[in-house]
Amino acid sequence: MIATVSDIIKKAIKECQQNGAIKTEELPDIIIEKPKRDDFGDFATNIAMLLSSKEGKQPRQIAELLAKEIRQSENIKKVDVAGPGFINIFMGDNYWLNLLKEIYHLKGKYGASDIGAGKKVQVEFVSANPTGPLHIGHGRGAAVGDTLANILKAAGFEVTKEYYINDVGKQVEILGRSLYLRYLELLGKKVEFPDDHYKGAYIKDIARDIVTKFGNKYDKTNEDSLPFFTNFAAESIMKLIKKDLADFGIEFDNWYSEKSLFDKGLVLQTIDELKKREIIYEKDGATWFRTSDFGDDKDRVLIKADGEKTYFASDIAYHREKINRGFSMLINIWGADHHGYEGRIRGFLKALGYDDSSLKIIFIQLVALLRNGIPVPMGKREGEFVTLREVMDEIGKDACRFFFLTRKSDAQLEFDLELAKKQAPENPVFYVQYAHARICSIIKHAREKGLHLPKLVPAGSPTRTFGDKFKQGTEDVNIKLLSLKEEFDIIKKLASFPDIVKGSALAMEPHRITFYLQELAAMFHPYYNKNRVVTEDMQLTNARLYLCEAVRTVIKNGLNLLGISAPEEM
RNA sequence: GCGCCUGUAGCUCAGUGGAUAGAGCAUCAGCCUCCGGAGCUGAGGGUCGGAGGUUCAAAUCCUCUCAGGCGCGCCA
Repeated sequence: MIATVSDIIKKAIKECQQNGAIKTEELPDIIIEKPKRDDFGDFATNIAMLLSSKEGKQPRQIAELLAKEIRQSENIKKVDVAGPGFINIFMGDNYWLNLLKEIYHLKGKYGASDIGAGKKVQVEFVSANPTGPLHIGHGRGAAVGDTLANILKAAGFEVTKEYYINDVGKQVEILGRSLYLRYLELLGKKVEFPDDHYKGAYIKDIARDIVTKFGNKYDKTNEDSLPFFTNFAAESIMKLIKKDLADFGIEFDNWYSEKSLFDKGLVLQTIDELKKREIIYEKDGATWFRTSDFGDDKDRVLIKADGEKTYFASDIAYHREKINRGFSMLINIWGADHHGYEGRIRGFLKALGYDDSSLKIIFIQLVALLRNGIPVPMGKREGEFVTLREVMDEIGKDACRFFFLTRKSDAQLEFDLELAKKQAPENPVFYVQYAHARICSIIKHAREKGLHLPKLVPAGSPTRTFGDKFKQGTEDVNIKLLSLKEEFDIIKKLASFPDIVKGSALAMEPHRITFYLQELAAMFHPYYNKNRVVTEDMQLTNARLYLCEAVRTVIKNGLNLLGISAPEEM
């Protein structure tokens, strides 16, 4: 939409340059905004103000010259010069009405674009350690990552969603030992369960599994069987996590194992590469990477004095792999408590000579669960944390995903479970989904009165096939009967959807879609309440059904991006 | 102490350098012979944490400052 307006303005500038009215050749970026006030037009540009100093003319004077040219373009109702030198553009009615046809034709594709130009992007998210079930914080990262991936796809990027599994290291070993001890316990042995081991009930469940499957086969007093328990535990928990994610509507394209980096020798290879560049040194028996030469606060250990590699060592190998796999943009979604880690990973990329601006890290701030406004206690001990599963079971996947996206990622989120469950307009999920269901109901009602939606199929539409029994085409729907201000306001809102999707993709801010849908629903409900769609006036009814259908399409497309269902009945 | 994030209406939050800063909730006052009242209408409510600066223009950019959260491991 804005692209079209931008073309009109560019054309006007060109005209002015040709006839000598404007001399500047190097033009600033054309910024088009949608003014807050209706009387400032549908679109406004500040280009005249930006050209003012170069041209040596008053902004308003330049604006007048441009306005004169813009008025010559098609579908322009009015062009004003206002304030310090804004050019306010009012589009003609046909411009907006034609948009309804566009939506009708594009259906599920309305909102999509190709600004991503097929660039390969990787979104890595969740990547929770396989040491326990996903908690509510992981859920927020999951919702943001998955939605962002959807939005980027809609904007024409080629997206790979990936989960990095930390399946080696101390934590997984402790996990294996925890399972081993629970297993022995089940077999009636007296064990001492260390305080730093995993105490969650899920470990006992897994131990019970082993007893059922293998009996006392691994009942040894020594620890030879520990690797078995480690693997069994990690695999069992990954299964749980995968199930949680699947039920949350998320499918990853790739599960990348940290262990595989070691197996393929990539960790040592990466360290060798740093060695060759002589940015590695030995100190106190450990091997250090001179990240502080590349913007990090201090140097970091890659190989500990005991010979073990650090997590950082395998992580740089992983990031090197990502780049080698040909992604032109890497998006990492991390919990905010990992932000201290950013410097060293950027340091690594810079050390290898990569442009670290191709790495974008989105930090997800904390989620505070509330119940009727009162905080739900979330201690970290003894599995007191609330799992994603529990919340999903209580309020449903849709509400859960939506609520995670009602704030920008870098703001803390208050998540009220009771509000999320409410079937009332103060619950934003409900409010948006209800708009969709309501439109479906209106269409159904119209059908019962003999007005069929297929009648809305415009003549020549690709959905029409030979033998189509619906003889009437778009000309039967006289959309010019849509004349109310509310109707145009809604159409204009629908018109901005593709720009919202693009902006959301480029800024990597999925919450913009959530806000947009709430705003759209907030325009539709009052319109419905004030104006009857299905009346005795067939022509008007058809036109309004056509508008409703467009609203429905956009709500549905938006909800699809969020991974939330668009119910026809509620 | 250093670094990152946050600070906007009573509360929760939008607001990619633009014109008179917005929404929801809450509060108050209203609306159901009618396509889904599971909804709608209206009102009040603001030193954009504070102080400087940059410019035609700052909630937005820069510096300083105050408050809250998080991080500063040979943990992951």
